[in-house]
Amino acid sequence: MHDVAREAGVSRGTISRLLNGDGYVSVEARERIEAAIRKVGYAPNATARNLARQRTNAVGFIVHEPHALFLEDPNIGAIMLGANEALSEADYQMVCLVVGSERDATRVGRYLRGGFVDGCVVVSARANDPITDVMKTAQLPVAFVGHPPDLHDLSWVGIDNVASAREITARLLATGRRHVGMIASALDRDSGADRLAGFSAALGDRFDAGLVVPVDNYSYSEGVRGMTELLSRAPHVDGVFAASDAVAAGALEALLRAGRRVPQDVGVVGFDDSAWATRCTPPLSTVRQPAEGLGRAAARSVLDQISGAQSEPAAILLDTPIVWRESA
Amino acid sequence: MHDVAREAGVSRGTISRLLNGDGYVSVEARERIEAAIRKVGYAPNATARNLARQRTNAVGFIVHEPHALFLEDPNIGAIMLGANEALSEADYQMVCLVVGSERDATRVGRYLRGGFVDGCVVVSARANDPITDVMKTAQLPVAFVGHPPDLHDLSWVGIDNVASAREITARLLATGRRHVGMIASALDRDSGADRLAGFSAALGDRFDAGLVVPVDNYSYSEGVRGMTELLSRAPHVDGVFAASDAVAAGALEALLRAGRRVPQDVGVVGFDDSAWATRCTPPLSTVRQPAEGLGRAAARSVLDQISGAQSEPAAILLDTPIVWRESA
DNA sequence: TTGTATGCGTTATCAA
DNA sequence: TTGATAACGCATACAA
Repeated sequence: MHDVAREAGVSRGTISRLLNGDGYVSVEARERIEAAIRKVGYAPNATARNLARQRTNAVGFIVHEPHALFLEDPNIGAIMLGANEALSEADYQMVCLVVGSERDATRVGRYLRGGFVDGCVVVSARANDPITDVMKTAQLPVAFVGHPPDLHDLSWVGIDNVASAREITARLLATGRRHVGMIASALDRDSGADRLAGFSAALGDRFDAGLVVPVDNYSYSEGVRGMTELLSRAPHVDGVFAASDAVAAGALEALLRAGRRVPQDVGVVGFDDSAWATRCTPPLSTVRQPAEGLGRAAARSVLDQISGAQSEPAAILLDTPIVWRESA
Repeated sequence: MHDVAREAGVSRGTISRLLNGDGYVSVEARERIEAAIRKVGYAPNATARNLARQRTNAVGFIVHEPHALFLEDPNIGAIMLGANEALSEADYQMVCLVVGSERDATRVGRYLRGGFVDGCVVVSARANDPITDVMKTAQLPVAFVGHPPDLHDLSWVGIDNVASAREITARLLATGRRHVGMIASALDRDSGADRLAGFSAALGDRFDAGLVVPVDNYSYSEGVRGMTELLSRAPHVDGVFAASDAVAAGALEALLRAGRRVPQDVGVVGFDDSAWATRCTPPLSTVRQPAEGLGRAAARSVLDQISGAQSEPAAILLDTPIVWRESA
């Protein structure tokens, strides 16, 4: 910048004003500066600018997932793109930080506390998450996607897992199924626990805990395993609610192997309306989860907190329409 | 930090030395400082530290993809996790920046030029990519994953797409196929163009350009479309090389719909050995792409450039074993 | 409209 | 082993 100032014959203050669009720069000064910038190949230093302004114009996107899950879960990418869209429109930079180890967690914590970003979106936090702790103490504008059990007084966006699970289970029952099971997962998080609660609520008296098979994660292979287990526990099962489309796809495979026809012998419903849903044979009846919308909403909430437009923590629930296809 | 200094009765210099592990801090000073830090709730400011040290201890991970593709491509996530692993071990923060629009590109360019990161890994750059331009002029340590056609004098890691495509095509031919087609994609990038070249090389005289169907991207739905097109062009086709597993999975679906048996009537091979490969029925014979390894190698290259251990641009090729399953 | 001076929160150099 | 003090590169209040 020094070089530019000398080259253009103006003070550094004037350059700064031009670059920040403060107005109050004469046309000739502007032209000389712009020429000088090109000549010198000047690029403003983001770090210095951030330090001086006491803000970065960047928002973190924290994804805390064990490796396999991050790759497996189609929602995370969509949430991220939604967030990036909203931030980009406001000219904020999304910086995505992935936490895959203890070491990552402490390093990311340092960065967040250190004014590296002006706020952040957190996906897939769980109970007692160190990152949640950081957010609580750091006073950083933040919005969670989904809410870990121990989240209080912080904004979050999500869906009504209980209601949507109950609703799709009810639809499944309405097709005349008598013995309906569930392949459940992530019971330590709201998504998992609430879907089970909704399932149970829909069944009422008919709920049989023996027909609920918990699996390790929302994956295809766990779906195969879960359905196989369910079939061995209850060969007469004629309906299944899988906790995600990937799991449902796995269940379909297991049913095929076992010689059951879908939906004639067994009705299957999933959750997410991810790409899985239409790839399966038959295509899945499922709950549409508005992943991009969640990302956008979370990002907007953070931006509103930064600008002061939102001062109180808020919970935002997005709609989850049911998409009925051929698997039930 | 000022508060901590007052509280502990030492100078800020001493605190800095303690925090940076420079040694030369007495035990009592250390204890007083640590107590003061806890009491005040002090967290070092990353921005100021970066400015003073003239480096950030962060490496960018730039992904430049149209939205759909980012979600569709299973490799990107794996590459990212591999890079994060290597960076984390070296105590570097990976900051992932996604470029989804013109606006994103210029903003990210500014950040990169502005000393926001010490180096960066770039995935899926294409010809005339503005980000590639930034890297060229910014003198930033960088490693590309794959090499766009106009890449010179910059480090990259990748695989030998020509050789691996030729090899798997040869294996396919060895099963006795006579009319072998290809569903190709991304012909404007090395991955796409080279795979086509390898395919052509394996066929030699028998290569028939009419049996090559280009599709828009590496997706399942494009696979369905491509295979349908290929069948209509050449009903007698008995072998297909799909440019990715997702495409191969789509091809399988199209073949099923058309009443062809795989591998009896038509042999199908893919590329990537992604999760698709084992989910399909039948499971795919394919080329294993070491995605995590690519990410790790790229990150290491960047770290070596930062530390000065690597001064000349280098190209690193990773092995791509063939995984033979049941689809051919 | 422009220049000057001070501050942003660290690190690093140099004496002490 | 420690404490002053000068960078780091920019923004900004104030004076001109």
